[in-house]
Amino acid sequence: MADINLTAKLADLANRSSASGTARPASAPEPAWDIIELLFFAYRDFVGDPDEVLAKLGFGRAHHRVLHFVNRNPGMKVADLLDILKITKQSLGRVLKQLVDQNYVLQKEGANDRRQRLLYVTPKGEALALKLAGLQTTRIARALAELGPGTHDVARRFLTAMLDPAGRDRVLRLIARADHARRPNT
Amino acid sequence: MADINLTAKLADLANRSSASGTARPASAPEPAWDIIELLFFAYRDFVGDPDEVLAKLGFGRAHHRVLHFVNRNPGMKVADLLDILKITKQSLGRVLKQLVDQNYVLQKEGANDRRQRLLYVTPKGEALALKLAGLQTTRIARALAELGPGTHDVARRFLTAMLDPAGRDRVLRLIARADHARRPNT
DNA sequence: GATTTATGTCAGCCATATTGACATATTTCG
DNA sequence: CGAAATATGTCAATATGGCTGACATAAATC
Repeated sequence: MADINLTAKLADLANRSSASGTARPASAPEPAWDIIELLFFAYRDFVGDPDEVLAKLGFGRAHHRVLHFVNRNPGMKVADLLDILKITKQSLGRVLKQLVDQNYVLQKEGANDRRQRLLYVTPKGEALALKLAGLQTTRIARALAELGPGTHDVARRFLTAMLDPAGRDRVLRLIARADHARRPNT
Repeated sequence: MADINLTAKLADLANRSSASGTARPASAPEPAWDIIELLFFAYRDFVGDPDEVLAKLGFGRAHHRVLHFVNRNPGMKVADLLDILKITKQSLGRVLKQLVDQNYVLQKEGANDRRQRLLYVTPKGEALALKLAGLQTTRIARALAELGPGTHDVARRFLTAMLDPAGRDRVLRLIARADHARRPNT
């Protein structure tokens, strides 16, 4: 009940138009303070669960990101990973080396192109990736269960709409392709 | 059209149960890959807009967070800010000092308790805070406009539900109080 | 007057990111 | 074939933004 009241109150506050005399130019719309701050806190909590597990292993978020995308896209090239993460190969280098050295990720020479080092998770790596994804899924499932059925779809469409329109299709294709790729046993 | 098709395809993929033979234990639910990855990319884009502006000023995300919360909660104590950001005072110190030195934030001695250094944005600071919030609001408004009316409320409830239940009321109170605090002219 | 509180600061460490330059192996193209 | 482009890795230096621990100061509180 407390939640519901607070949420309603918040909605009320955010929807009413400003009557103040702040310096905000009349041309600009009222900032969406509620969504801005909720996104900040929600994202922090969202990555907080994995962070705890990772910290015990001596890993950080960088390791999580690498492990996540390699698990989701087995056989991906190093260049693909750099492109997704939008970091430099020097930054990736250290993190990837640790994951390889500790047997979470392995690199195979490309069959066609032997310059490539295709990336795969080991069983150990998959287990960790699934553990971390499980934590986040638990949070998501709880959230979606709190709201009505059909919320999964709305949430997905909201988050999709928040993406840069320019890169949107690329992201959606990445997600869809990863869903495909992992269906057959490798 | 491309978007809609891809979104529908994505929904289809995510909702169908796994038929693969991966190492995921039967007890665990299927990871919500779509929400996990969309949240990652959406959040990145969301903070990407401010990042560009900040970079030109020689600031980073840390400065943004400080400026944002001081703007939203004028007169807040340093201790309050530390508590919201969940960082140490040493980390805050550097960033805050730069904002104060460059006249984005000012500190006033507390009227009751003269040990306190209450934090306020200057007009310059408010202008920047509003500029950054404006960029994010534009993205949010675009997203909400793409989806139907009433989506603002669903998005807010979804993000609220994603918060740690333990700290949820605290976050909602913070947001609601900030909305109040800035109504009257200071 | 002693203790606690609010804040600031010094010193050093760590993780993760950056740029630029260069090395190696391999593929591709003229 | 040989040159150029590509995929990857690595060395060195630098920046940001976190962290811990120790200590200092001023003011409030007991």
